[in-house]
Amino acid sequence: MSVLTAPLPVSVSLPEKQVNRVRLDYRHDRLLQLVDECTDISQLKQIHARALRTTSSHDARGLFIQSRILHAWSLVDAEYTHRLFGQVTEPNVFMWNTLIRSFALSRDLKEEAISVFGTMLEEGKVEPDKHTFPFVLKACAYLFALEEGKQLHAMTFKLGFDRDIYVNNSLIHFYASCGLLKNARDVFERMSSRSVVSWNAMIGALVEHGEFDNSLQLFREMQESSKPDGYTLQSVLNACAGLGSLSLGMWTHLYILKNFEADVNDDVLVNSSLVEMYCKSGSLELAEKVFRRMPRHSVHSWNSMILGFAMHGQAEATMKYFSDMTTEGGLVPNSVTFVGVLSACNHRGMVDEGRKYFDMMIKDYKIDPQIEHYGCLVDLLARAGLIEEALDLVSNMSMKPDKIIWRCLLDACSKKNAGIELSMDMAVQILEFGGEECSGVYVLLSRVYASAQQWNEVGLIRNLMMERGIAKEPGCSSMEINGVSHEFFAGDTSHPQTNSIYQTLYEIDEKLDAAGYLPDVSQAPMVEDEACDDKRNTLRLHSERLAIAFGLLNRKNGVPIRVFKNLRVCNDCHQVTKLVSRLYNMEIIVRDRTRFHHFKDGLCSCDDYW
DNA sequence: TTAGGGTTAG
Repeated sequence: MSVLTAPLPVSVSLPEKQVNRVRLDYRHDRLLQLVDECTDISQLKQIHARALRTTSSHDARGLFIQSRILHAWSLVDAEYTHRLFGQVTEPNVFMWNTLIRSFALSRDLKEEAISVFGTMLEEGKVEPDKHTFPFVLKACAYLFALEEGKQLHAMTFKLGFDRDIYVNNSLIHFYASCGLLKNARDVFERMSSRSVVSWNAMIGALVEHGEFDNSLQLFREMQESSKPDGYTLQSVLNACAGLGSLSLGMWTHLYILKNFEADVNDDVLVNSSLVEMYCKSGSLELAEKVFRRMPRHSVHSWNSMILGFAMHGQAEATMKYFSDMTTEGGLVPNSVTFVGVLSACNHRGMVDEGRKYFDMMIKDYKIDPQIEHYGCLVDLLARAGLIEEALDLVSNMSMKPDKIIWRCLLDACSKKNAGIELSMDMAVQILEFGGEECSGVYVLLSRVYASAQQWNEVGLIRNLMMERGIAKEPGCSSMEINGVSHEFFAGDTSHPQTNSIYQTLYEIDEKLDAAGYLPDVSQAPMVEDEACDDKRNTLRLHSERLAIAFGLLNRKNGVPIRVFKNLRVCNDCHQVTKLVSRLYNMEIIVRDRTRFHHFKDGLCSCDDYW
């Protein structure tokens, strides 16, 4: 039945005057009910038309109904909401808030949310209320509009909303999104009462900024006052994944199983986080177990498996999951799926497959490649020595290359001896971006010169770095033994077992020498003018090697050595780790920021990546 | 009388 033909019953027992009033009220209530129940735009249009005929914005009740209709439109179309708003002579605060929210939630009109708020203040007819702030702050968080957000914060004090829990939660999110973790924490600490969302916003912010230990500490504190929910668990699992700590991750899994009902235990996002945590902590078996036990799968959960296997260089399994997702799962892959598949190809140097999936994504699935997809393919081609083809691809991209892409190219140039001129071009492109990557660029450039035996230039770059105060990022590796994390920096002597570690390092070297190992001194170019043995010493003291020596000291039969390395794996370390896996008959698993490298019997699962 | 806060993976 059409909403316009719904019967309106009439009371016959009341006097004429009263009947009219009752009928009018009834129409209002009926309209409100219809707005609530409205499920599509054509219904909304009919209700709107009826409201225009039967209500007036000059009386409070009419304005109320129009507010609700404006609100209904605000969920559909921000620009149309703006037009409707323009026709209201005296919009109330609810209507202003509705318009601001509509812009804040829109795809690309978020700036309008802030500007409408400005107009609201300028006109001065209506004062913002406690609902206004979360909407504007959301837009500020998205746009990184730091100054505007800070002004809003000041205004909350002036208007007395500084104790409102919603406003404060929005402020935490806003500050964290702008990178001001300290301000976010200040807001959080000053809150007199907190909801589960407050805790989640703060824990999530810490995880987002890589402060995994602190986020877990806050999670512990949270349990004294609030019951965690699915959002909390996702953040906590992300923190475990970030730390790469399998024992902590397993503890969290057990905690979830023991403390939550099916609504959380069967939640597809919580389970996807579990899958990701297990993949990132090195246990693909447990990840698969969780995945198989999930009551239902989404594109997200399939992607977690695809990305997880890709991360481990298990390209065949990645592709099997890709194919099962479409057949068994009946789902359509999205752009993230293809990041997974392409990065598996990249990890294993599968050039033809990489090209095939890239084309499939565009032609069969009509997905426009994003910078990440180009990044995978460019890296794959460049590492395979197809630098011309990689450059062609870059020049045909619909967007400007980012510094990650230039960095991949420079990396490949430095390994494939692609020529000093070309490498310099790349370096200039990266340095134009500025930021933290600079030290890496200088190091790569010095490697280019080192492999060309141009030691003078290597020295010049080193001096340039010193003049410009650019410090080489220190390498750092960590390793977990019996649930305790041990951290090593390059040349570190602070570990309590340092003596034994160094003794083991020299034992390893003896074995390496006997096996004919030749150190790749171009990987230690910053000591180019010192004796060759010092270069070798620099290589020997790389954090990955310290961690592996420590792992060998504490090894257990049948248990692989697991190293978590923060920086890119150095090529010399890669060769050494391979040899150590053969000489000591040990399986070694090294995780860097984005990938796992499995070493066994002198081979690495992703040798083609190098 | 209306409504508001925290996430989507790479």
